[in-house]
Amino acid sequence: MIELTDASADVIAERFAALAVPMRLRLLNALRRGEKSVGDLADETGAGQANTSKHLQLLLQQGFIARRKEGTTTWYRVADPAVYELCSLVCGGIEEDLERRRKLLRRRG
Amino acid sequence: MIELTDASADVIAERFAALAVPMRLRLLNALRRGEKSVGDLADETGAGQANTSKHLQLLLQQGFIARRKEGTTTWYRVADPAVYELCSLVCGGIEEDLERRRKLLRRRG
DNA sequence: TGCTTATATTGATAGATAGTTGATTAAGAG
DNA sequence: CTCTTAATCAACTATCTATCAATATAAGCA
Repeated sequence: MIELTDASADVIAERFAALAVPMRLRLLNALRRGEKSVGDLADETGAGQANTSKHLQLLLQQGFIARRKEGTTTWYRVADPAVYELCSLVCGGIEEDLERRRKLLRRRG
Repeated sequence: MIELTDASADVIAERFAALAVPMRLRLLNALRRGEKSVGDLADETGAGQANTSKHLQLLLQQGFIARRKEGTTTWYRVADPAVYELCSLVCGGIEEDLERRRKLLRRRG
């Protein structure tokens, strides 16, 4: 972590916040294997179209994804592969967390 | 990112959410160089005591930090160094984001 | 027993935002 | 021009949570 001023804490927090919503993680997961349209993504995630569009724009604004317009459809794709590294790191933490909990259970049981 | 079920998206999102609050990032930053008490951390971050305690407990619950009680004071420390890697990755993204914006400005200007 | 200090907890409030609904823009097809 | 389809925008609601104030717990000391 870089030296943390109040301003940079805000920026970093905002970036984490973009990944702190299950729906947006599902969108990123759906984009793993290539470009998809808003409609595709709405179908795949089971979310409403307006909602899907809004989430995509937030991820776009944060630079995690990019888009390309073709006629009336908009194609979204992953722009920053680091997002998957982030998720892997977090998942590693979750593994450790589960392990800790298992140990606690064993100790108590 | 692991294969994403609805349940795991929730867990991962929750973990990101723990890092999505500026105050908690400041706490983690303050803990970079060793153990500190709740009071120390409240002073250093300028937050109220109750608020500080609550944030610390959330970070504790997520496994990012650990604690040790000594008399009436509680000493907190970082338990999962991955948190700093996460921040670095996110900061990298921020660098790219800034670069993108600079390019846009040049293109427009 | 009180008294003090350090944390934790509880209750209340204000602000943010995910999701829904309905309107609007925009691009083809007939 | 009209109809359809795709996406975005705007307004609203409901939920969540960061923060604060007040209280409670708990340890150490007089």
